[in-house]
Amino acid sequence: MSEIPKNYDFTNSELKWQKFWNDSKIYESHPVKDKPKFSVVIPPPNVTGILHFGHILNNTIQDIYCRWKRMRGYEVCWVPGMDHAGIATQMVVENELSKNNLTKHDLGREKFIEMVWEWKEKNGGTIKKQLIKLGASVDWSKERFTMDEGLSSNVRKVFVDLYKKGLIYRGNRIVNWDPVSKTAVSDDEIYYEERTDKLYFIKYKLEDSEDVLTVATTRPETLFGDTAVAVNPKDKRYNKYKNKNVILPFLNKIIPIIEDDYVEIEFGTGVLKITPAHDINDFEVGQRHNLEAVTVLTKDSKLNENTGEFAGLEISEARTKILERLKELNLLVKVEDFTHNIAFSDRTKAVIEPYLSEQWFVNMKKLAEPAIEVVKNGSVKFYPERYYKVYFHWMNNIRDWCISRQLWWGHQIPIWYHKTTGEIYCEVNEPADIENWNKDEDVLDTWFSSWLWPLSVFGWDNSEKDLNNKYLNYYYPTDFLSTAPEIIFLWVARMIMAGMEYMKQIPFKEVYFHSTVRDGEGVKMSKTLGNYSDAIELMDKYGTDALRFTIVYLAPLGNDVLFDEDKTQIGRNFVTKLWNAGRFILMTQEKTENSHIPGNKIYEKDLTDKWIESRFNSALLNAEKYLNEYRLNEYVKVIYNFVWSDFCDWYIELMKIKISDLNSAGALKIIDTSIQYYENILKILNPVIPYVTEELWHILDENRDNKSISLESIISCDVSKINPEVEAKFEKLKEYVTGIRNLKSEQGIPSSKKCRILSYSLYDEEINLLNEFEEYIKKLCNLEHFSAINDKSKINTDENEFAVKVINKSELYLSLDGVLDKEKQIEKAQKEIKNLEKYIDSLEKKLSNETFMAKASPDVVKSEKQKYNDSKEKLGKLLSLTGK
RNA sequence: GGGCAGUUAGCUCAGUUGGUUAGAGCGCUACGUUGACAUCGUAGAGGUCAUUGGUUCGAAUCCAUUACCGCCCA
Repeated sequence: MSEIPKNYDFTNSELKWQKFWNDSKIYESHPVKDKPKFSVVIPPPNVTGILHFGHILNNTIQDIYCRWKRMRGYEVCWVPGMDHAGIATQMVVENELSKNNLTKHDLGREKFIEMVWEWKEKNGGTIKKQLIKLGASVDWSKERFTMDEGLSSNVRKVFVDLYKKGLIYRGNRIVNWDPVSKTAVSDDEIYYEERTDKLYFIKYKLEDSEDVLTVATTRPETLFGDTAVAVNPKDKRYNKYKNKNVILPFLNKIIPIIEDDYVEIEFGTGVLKITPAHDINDFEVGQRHNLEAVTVLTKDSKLNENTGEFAGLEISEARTKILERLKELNLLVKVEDFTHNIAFSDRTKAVIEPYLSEQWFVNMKKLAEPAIEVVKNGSVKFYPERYYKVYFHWMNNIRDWCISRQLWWGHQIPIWYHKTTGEIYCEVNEPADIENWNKDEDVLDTWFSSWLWPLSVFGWDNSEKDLNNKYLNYYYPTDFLSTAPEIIFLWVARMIMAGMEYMKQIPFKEVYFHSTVRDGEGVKMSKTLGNYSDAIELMDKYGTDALRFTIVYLAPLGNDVLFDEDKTQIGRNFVTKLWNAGRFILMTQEKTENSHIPGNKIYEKDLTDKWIESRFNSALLNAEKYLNEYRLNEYVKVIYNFVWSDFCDWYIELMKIKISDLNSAGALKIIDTSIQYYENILKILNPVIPYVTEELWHILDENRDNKSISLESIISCDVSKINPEVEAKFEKLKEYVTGIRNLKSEQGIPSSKKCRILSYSLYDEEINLLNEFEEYIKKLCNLEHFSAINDKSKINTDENEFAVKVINKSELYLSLDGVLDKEKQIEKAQKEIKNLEKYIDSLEKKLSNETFMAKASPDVVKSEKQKYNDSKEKLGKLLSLTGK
């Protein structure tokens, strides 16, 4: 065997195993009769996207479950793919065009779309390579793109179907207009930020008197679209104006004064201008009062022909001019600072204009009903549970879904308008006499294809073919979905609706909403904020396994992850520890190959063997339990602690002592056992850190070419091996060892100095234990002599100097040759006595409390009494040792 | 404004049906390079469990209140 280096070379290892996993296609899945399956669809990342921490977390989580289930004997199918991301992708290409001073209109629709496809083929899907780097065990043969032919025809089919069912309609609505990308965006694609603006107070004269009403508005430029002013019916100040009219400045148009509860009496002057075409609330007021909606802005946020002398101006310019003119007309009363929330477009960061336009909508009420039901009845489960509330709240107040987008890149709406009759034609394929029709220009919201994702990726066709689709029948519904909480409405809820509408079945059984990854200060990581570590850089610097491990270790269910680069050390250090434990075991094994070990003598398990067996099975039990509860960080911590604290710190250290003579009976057996444990550890860890475990598993046995640890099975937990008595006994051993080390350290004795210790106890049990482990204690504490006795007279405290400590039920005497630091020892002991007295005091109070004795359970009383007696005994010892 | 979470060591967090002298990792301090590992080992210091009140024999844990941070919706 060749020399194993001290550190794991992840760079070469990762390249090697990526190539092996993908070339050998070991993660391709096919339906296998009677074999349980585990299917997962990836939340398709944006084709323009690059891997960020959210992706790393999300995909590592999915990979953990896929790998674990695969090693538990399931036919695992994890389907990857990408999303065409309408606005984002179109913008990337438009930005490239603008470098040459071109717009998409210069190219025309067809040519432009061609260009987007070219871009997609050439530059899109960086993230795909990055998923490979992440080690995701996806089935690449099933990769899909939301604009693939099958997926696109599904989009058209569903549109036509819903249209014919009357669930899709066209209507005039206020939409969130993004004036930069010139499209409507959904409520979920905007964000709000607080801004300080001005509140302008403008006089509107009454039609038939000298009175004026003063309205307060942040948007004076929309006054041309006012079709009423409104007051609250409860507002006594304005009752007298009921049924009167005011005159709109500039246009001198007569508009009514209406009464509506919506108006806040306290806000501004209590008089509100109503502009139904440019404000969602005003639109609703307008509907209630049958007001006309007058548009005053163009699609690129300029004032339109309804604004008289101001037509053609940009909003800000127009506002300045309008205010000047109002001042001249003496209609501007005052201006105040005003802080409010303004909507911005996620994609373009432009200020969103509420805009009245003709759009396509899906009526959601009916689709929502079954989707509410399946979550209510537990068919679909959410983790963490609090998302149930979020889901139900949204679903019960669901609003219609605006699905049209004024973009070119995407699925064009399958609607044609007859050039002469205006008749509407809605079919999957174009009309035969296409020359007589105009196709609707708009495309569909990207989510209109993603909501079909779990159906489409398995070849769903919405036809009779589905009955014989073995993939759909085998893999649908999927078992697990892991996704970001912010798309619970955009995506998760809608997939449930689509699944129920088209398969009459849920799309997935369990949904895990993963943590949001934030920076060290708790701010959400984002490119625009610049608080963004490059994930790929970190993978190159620390290793992919280290990053995967760290991010899962830091991600508790339901909480955010506060991540910064330094923390990646947690994972890297763990990987190094694991590597070196293996290195030691293998180096030891190698030595035995050249030694003259007598035949396999029978080796009887001692306490350490039973202890590690117990610890291992308990770690396995808990790891699996936490996985089932979606407590990923706990799962990782259980293994981390087992490997580091139990296996490395104690088991291996004790093993070194046990096999210090390689020719001793059982040495071979002990080494062999340690290798078995180590191999099991590698398997349990493979789901989290696939690369290093694969590497080590191959180093462990050189005859594993063309095999992968990820296809091995994980050993099942043997609960009968979990033994609390054994663990308690071993804990005592640990207490003695750490106690003695502590005693040495307190006395300032370097651990390298060999010492002599006598232990005195009245209890045979303690003495036997200590004698049994004399060798271990001597080695672990670096003692030249250690013995446990029950005859105190043999300890000559008059002639010798000792440092003394009480551990468990023994008194330990450390021989010192005139270097005893008495002060320090007394100081220590007194501190201990003080704590103990306080403790005993509280126990005494408890035990003398009659109601406690009467009401507490007998078990509790018994254990409190035990604690009391033990503490009392220890206190006695401490006092007698320091009392002199 | 409505809803939902959270507040435990310097930092990040465990503490799941009420019974521990409240734990871990990182950081900090001291010592250490004995043939797995200094990306390490050994030991140590460090907490009125946000506030106030209540329920209980007993509260970090249950209830209520306040304060403060965060998220979602309008």
